[in-house]
Amino acid sequence: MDEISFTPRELDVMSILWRAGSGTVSEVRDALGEALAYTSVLSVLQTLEEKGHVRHESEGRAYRYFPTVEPEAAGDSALARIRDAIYQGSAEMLFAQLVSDRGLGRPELERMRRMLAERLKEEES
Amino acid sequence: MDEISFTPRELDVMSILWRAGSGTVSEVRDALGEALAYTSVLSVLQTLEEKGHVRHESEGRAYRYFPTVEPEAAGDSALARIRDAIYQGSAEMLFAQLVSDRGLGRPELERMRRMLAERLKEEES
DNA sequence: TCCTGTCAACGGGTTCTTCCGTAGTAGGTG
DNA sequence: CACCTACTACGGAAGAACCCGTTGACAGGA
Repeated sequence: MDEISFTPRELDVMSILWRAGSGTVSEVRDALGEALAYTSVLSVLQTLEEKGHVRHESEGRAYRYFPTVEPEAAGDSALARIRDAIYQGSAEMLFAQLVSDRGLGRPELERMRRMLAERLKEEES
Repeated sequence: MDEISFTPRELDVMSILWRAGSGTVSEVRDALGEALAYTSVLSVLQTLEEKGHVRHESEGRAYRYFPTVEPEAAGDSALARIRDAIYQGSAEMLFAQLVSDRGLGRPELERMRRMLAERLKEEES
């Protein structure tokens, strides 16, 4: 249990790195919704590196940053926190909320059903 | 879209209020895992009240605090943030992660399947 | 009456977060 | 060389979050 957590701004940046695989300061800055100063983005990246969530390599004169944390690990931590704090520890209740989303269409729901079936079959062992 | 969000400590406190329905400062303090000073807990509650997430009524000499936000609403906001930032907007990927949890037993998984089936039937309309 | 215990209000210290300006470095160009 | 540009390092301001001590109000008991 590594207790992964990010501040809102850090999450914005990590999200971009996960999506793209890596990024220079400028790339992250461009991908960011809000217009931040170059040095602001750099600061966030440096903080993330200090905390061990990203690393960098030199690329020409610039640094290229890579996430060192898998999104799945971050997701696990985040979901566990939500499950415990908001759904009183019940994955089922969280699940119910997820499934009740009106925005979900039939195809997604079908695929979810398939995943669940796979998982249940696997449970046999 | 009300953009509900809590700091970690605020979430601890809200969690207790949701669980119990309401609470005085002392009750929340006792229910809290960590040992905080009375006034620390009071501060959190006052901040939450300022932000409109709880309200209070007098009970004897003390205040009793009630959540004014439903956990479902907070859950929606939190799940949407995770979905967008960590799972690139895909509810399915989030779902896959949820289902892959080794801690889930057959009974939970069965109930999830039932919920999903209900939801799918409902989708017919 | 006086003391003790419980309570909310207030203020303040410390750290974290967010954002950016400035300074310094190094490469390329005229 | 002088100059411009793209980059990182550093420091710091402003505000949020976190935690608590002190104060004053009030009730109940000795």
